[in-house]
Amino acid sequence: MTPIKLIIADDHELFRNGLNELLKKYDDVQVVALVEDGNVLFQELEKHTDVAMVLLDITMPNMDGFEVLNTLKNRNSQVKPIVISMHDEGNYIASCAKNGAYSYLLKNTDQEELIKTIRIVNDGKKYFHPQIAEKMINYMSEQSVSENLLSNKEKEVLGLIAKGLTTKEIAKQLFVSSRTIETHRANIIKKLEAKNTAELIKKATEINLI
Amino acid sequence: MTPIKLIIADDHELFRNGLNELLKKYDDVQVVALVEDGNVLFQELEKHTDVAMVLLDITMPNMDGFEVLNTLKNRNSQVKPIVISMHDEGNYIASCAKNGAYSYLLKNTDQEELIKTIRIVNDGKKYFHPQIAEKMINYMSEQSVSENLLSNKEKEVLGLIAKGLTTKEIAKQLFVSSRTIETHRANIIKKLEAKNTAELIKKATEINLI
DNA sequence: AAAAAAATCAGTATAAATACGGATGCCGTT
DNA sequence: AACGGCATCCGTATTTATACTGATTTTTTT
Repeated sequence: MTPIKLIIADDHELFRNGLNELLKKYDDVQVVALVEDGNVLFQELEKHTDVAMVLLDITMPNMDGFEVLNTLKNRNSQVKPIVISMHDEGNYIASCAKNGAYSYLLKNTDQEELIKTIRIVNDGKKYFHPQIAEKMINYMSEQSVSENLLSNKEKEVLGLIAKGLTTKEIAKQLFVSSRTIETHRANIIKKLEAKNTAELIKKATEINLI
Repeated sequence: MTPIKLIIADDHELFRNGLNELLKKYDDVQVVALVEDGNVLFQELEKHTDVAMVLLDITMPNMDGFEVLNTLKNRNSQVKPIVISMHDEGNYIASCAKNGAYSYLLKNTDQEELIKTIRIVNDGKKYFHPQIAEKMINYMSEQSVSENLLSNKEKEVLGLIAKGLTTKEIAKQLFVSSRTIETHRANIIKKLEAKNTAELIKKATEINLI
């Protein structure tokens, strides 16, 4: 059986080397390179075309983890990224998941969990620990501030705007004047501090209003 | 210790009753009502103010599970919804998570898993089985079709539109004529099959282009 | 080398959105 | 009874966006 080839990307040398030593214990895993940022990572990836995955830190100089995830995704790379981060905020986790991370581990994870994750990911499956998934889902369903920001009518109008209806069409559908809808729209834009409808829709989706 | 009070909402009577019988075995769980749709659910919730959670089916007549989730969220209800569905599509799972579901179970889940989930949720924690979380994350990170749909320039322009910049502002920033940006915008809208910018931004965020 | 796609620019006309300024009646809270 | 938030409506003017029909050049793909 050929070992799982991987690269460790982290700007902290001690952590990088420690992880490397730690993984030597496992015969089915082979670390082919240790790199300190995203740029060097992609250089190494060109040399080693058979790398299966990357253990990826988020906070790195030059080219950070998020950029690496994005680049891998855009290049349609077969390399599977496992994020190893010290941040356990839903924000970070959701972004990584969205950008193609196969797993998200905290730096205080024990090695059993790490090797388990590596093996699962090597089978092409994504694996997020229930506690990590919980944090992400909590973040996704957050609506705290936005909860009572908009009135019910405003929420309704916002939904129709996002559907691509024009002011006139919305007015017709809600049996009110176009003026009313225009005012609603203006108020919604003001409340979400957007410049125009485009930004409004973006902000609204960000805080789960749509 | 007071038992965990819950309501079962499912339009299939057999399933409803079966679940009820099944839960009788557990002393710490008490089913206070069986309902066939969302409307009846809310009637029952008014009668029983001490209900801790709802086992909720998605596909129901009159008022379906998604609407129930939304309504609970909008009312800031303390009732914790656990979705029990037969659909294991990431689409469904992500929507439920986003709308405040505390868990998502498949109808073929074994009872060990069910009672475990009920107890976890009763402690106020959300719990998504790794396999369910995996499906959701796969969906979230999906970009297959959209991957090469837009050119790089178009992606760039789209990003600036979403930021709230007008055509003129974008043109200035990219050192091209307003005409160019107008064309780009029109092409992007066409490619994403949107009616206008508002819907464009919504669709673009849905498929992770922004 | 030929074909396809991407990026650039244009005219003309209409439709829609935004920015100002107002206004009224309703409803719930203080 | 007074107040603020909400939903409703209006005028005027300007700015933006959209629809339609084009075009050229460069780059990429076949």
